[in-house]
Amino acid sequence: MSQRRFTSEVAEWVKGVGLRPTKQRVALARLLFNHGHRHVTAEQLHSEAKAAEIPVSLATIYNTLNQFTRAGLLREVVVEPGRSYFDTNTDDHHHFYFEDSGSLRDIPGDQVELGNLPEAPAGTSVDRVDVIIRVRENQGHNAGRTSTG
Amino acid sequence: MSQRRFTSEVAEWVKGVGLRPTKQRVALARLLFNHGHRHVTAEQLHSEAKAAEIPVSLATIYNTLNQFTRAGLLREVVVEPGRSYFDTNTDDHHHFYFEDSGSLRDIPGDQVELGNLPEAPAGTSVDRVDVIIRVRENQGHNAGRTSTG
DNA sequence: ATACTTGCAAATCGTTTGCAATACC
DNA sequence: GGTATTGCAAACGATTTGCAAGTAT
Repeated sequence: MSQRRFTSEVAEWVKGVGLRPTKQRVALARLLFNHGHRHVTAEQLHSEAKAAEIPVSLATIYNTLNQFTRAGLLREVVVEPGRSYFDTNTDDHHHFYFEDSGSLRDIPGDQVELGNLPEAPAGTSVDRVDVIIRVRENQGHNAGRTSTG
Repeated sequence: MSQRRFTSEVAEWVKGVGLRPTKQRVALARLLFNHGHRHVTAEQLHSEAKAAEIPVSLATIYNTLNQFTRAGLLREVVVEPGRSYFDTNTDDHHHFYFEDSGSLRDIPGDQVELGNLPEAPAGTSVDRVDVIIRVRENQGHNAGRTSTG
């Protein structure tokens, strides 16, 4: 997951997952993957693209994000009805969700011990395990609690 | 969380959380809470209500589900963009999510060991921790895997 | 040249809301 | 009677889709 600075490099990469390296796909890939790990919504990426003078429609943003997700380049994280993020980190990891701001923060996979998980129901296999720790700003005192109690 | 079979009992219960025990609220409460723990969508509940000859609009279903959730009678679980369930089990517990059928199954809280959780970021407190184990039917062989690997 | 992509606008889905009519206390 | 609630339909935000025009191989 090192950064791919050059357009040609990104183009190869996109091609590598079976997608035509079109102008918008390559441009979006650069926006997404050249700035470290990110959590973006479709709207956010659209704004960024506009700011970066990349002509791309919102529909194409959605299509591209979905294609990238199917290709394994992104992972979708749903936190609330009507709020879903695309995470450029596809490694095994989890999330803090800040209920006040609506933002996400990665938690490295090894920082959560998931011991003793129940077996997948008969006839099924585990696709992935999502852990979302929902936190909110404590207006009063009692800072730094760590467990749900 | 024992079952409340009688309308008057349910009415008291609804009143107890600060909501007027109207005909539709009480009827919906009975549908929701008299059949063991359930995971329902608004649409599902609406269909059930119609089937049960309970005249209630979809808008009221949504309002009621949200009020019940705020009152702590229900817990909302978002599994995919555009698919959220209301869970009548508000105890500390987790979920299997069947990606093929789109359905949920409870996992008792004590069946998941969440060891060593990272501290809540400074200035925040943990509201709750959601664990969703996403499983899918294995079309091939390799039945009964248990971990993501 | 041909198949894949894009962009637009319309369509769709799930959900919320304004407001007049109605039900509860 | 007065306030909370309902229902309808319209509004809404997020996402998808049909189709004509454009682009990559």
